[in-house]
Amino acid sequence: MSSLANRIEAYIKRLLAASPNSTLVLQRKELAERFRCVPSQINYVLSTRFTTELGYLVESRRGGGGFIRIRRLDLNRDKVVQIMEMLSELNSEVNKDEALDFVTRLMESRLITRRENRLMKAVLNSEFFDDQANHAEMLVCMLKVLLEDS
Amino acid sequence: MSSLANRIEAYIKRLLAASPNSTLVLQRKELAERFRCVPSQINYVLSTRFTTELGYLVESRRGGGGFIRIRRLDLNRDKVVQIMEMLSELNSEVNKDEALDFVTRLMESRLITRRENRLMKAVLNSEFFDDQANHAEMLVCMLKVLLEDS
DNA sequence: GCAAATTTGTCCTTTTTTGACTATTGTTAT
DNA sequence: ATAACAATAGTCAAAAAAGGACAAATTTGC
Repeated sequence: MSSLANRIEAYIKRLLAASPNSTLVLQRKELAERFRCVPSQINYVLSTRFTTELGYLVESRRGGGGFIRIRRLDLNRDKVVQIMEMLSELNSEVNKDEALDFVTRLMESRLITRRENRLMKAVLNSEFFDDQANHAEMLVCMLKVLLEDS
Repeated sequence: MSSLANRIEAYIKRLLAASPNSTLVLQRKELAERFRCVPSQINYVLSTRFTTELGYLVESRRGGGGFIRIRRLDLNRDKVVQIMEMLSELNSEVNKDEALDFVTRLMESRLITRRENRLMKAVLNSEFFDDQANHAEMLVCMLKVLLEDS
């Protein structure tokens, strides 16, 4: 028995597929009314089926005229594969030097520009990260942006 | 969807883009009539979307023949250098929102790309800076990299 | 039967819209 | 010149219109 969440998921995917630019803008309230459910059900569906990991980008805005924008990231397959492979290599503990080397490799693979390379390194080198040593997290944060690029 | 405020914003930006000197003079009442809204809605749009932080200058005059003049101030490299110098001096005076607005300006003035814009915002938005709150320093750090480039 | 997934409800935050009241400037009649 | 009046724009706060977070309740799949 197809659950409500499944049906909402299917509905959104159908609309996305029909959208020329893989982007969909809708209203939570409206969608909830269509499926006769509470609005927070929509959040549940979005947070379980339209995550970044699954290749979706969800943005929203509150207030009058508020909306939810869902984008399917039609990524250049090769790029995704490359970055994923590179990522999975160093997903555990990454220190600063490894993070910097990784950025260099991204540039050498032409996945980022020279400017982006320098920008990322400047961030990683900044004093903020010297003690905290959360270079890996910052790196992933920046990589997500690159993955979002259609 | 697109709220009234968004539509008014878009309308003004369209007129601004079409204006040779990036300046626009209009009347609040007239604009309100065009969009069939209360005049103060115009003030709302101006104060949320055409702020100094976002690079706009708004002047006005009341009374008969009153008007509102909106000017877009484009950034160039020299100005950014100046701003950076100011920034690095008055470090703690810049909060996150101001930093984000500035990045938006950089992009609209074509000094950085869309990707760089997103990258920088991701960094500024990252949880690392939430408590430390030295957004200005990070911003300057990133700007230096971008400006030393040709 | 239990754990995971789903569904619902409640309270909260953000953004927009509206309206009443105020302030300023230009125009006109005296 | 001045007083009234008309024509603008500004301020501010309340109400309305979204969406978010999170946890309790319920259902489903092993």
